[in-house]
Amino acid sequence: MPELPEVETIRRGLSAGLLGKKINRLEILWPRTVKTNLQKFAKILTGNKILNIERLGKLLIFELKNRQYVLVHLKMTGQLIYRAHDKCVAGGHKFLAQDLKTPNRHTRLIIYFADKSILYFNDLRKFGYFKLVDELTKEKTLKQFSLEPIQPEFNLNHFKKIFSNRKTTVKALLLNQKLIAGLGNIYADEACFRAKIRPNKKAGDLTDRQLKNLWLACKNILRQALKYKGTTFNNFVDEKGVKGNYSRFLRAYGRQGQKCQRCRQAIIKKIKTANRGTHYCPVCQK
DNA sequence: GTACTTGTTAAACT
DNA sequence: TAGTTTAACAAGTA
Repeated sequence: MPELPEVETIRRGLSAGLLGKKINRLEILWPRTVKTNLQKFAKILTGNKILNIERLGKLLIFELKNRQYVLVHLKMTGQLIYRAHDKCVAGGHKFLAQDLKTPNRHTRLIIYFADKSILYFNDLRKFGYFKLVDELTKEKTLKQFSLEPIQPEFNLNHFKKIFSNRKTTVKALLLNQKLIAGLGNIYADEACFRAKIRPNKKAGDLTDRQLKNLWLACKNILRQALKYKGTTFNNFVDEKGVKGNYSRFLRAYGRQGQKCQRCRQAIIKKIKTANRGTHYCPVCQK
């Protein structure tokens, strides 16, 4: 489940490898991955160059020549794996990190570059997508997102405004990309745990102190997770197929039934909030 | 066979 | 109208 730190880890990794690379050929194994007319998609991409890779929230933006952009969303299980040509042997070459075979049965799209390097898009659940858009559409799409907690403009005042008078739960609000960009189910639970706030509490009911704690928690969690190249819970891997290291810092997510590591008394509970599995400590979090 | 997992969005609801 | 909630999407695991 790639959230902001995971997607940014991938963006950095891919930038190092494929900026300026020319696309020679595409192989589309699962057509519904591409949300643009397939012929148009292939025509524009073939022979084109990757000029830049940006990110907003969990969305990746590949900039091509002539103000064309490819939006890539990994959703829950998308993986972007980049192989230099000497490591591109299919069938589990010994150089392949984590024994991640490419291509595999979940490979949906392959991009072959002129220098023989290859980008694989794997996606078990087929929710991820590639979409070719012009500059106007790209700008319009990006406008739907709000600030990310790691941006300097994401100050306490901005955060308070988002929460004031909201009737929905804290959890639902943290997951709403139009209000806060980049948090997903894992980091939303972790942020609530750090701030000692129950995820199913009404957002508008938080005190000033709680708001400040939650604001700090959001920023710190994402920064720390980024430092450790993300969390691998199910199948997140970076552009080389390497897993993230943040899992060992998780205090709430996936720890239901285990003792809370902060109060050392209560057992972490799992409930459903905003239609999502939600983990919290019934003693620490008020 | 059933329940459960998640990011986003369209549709339904208040 | 706007804010909020729910179901749907898909395929694998327990």
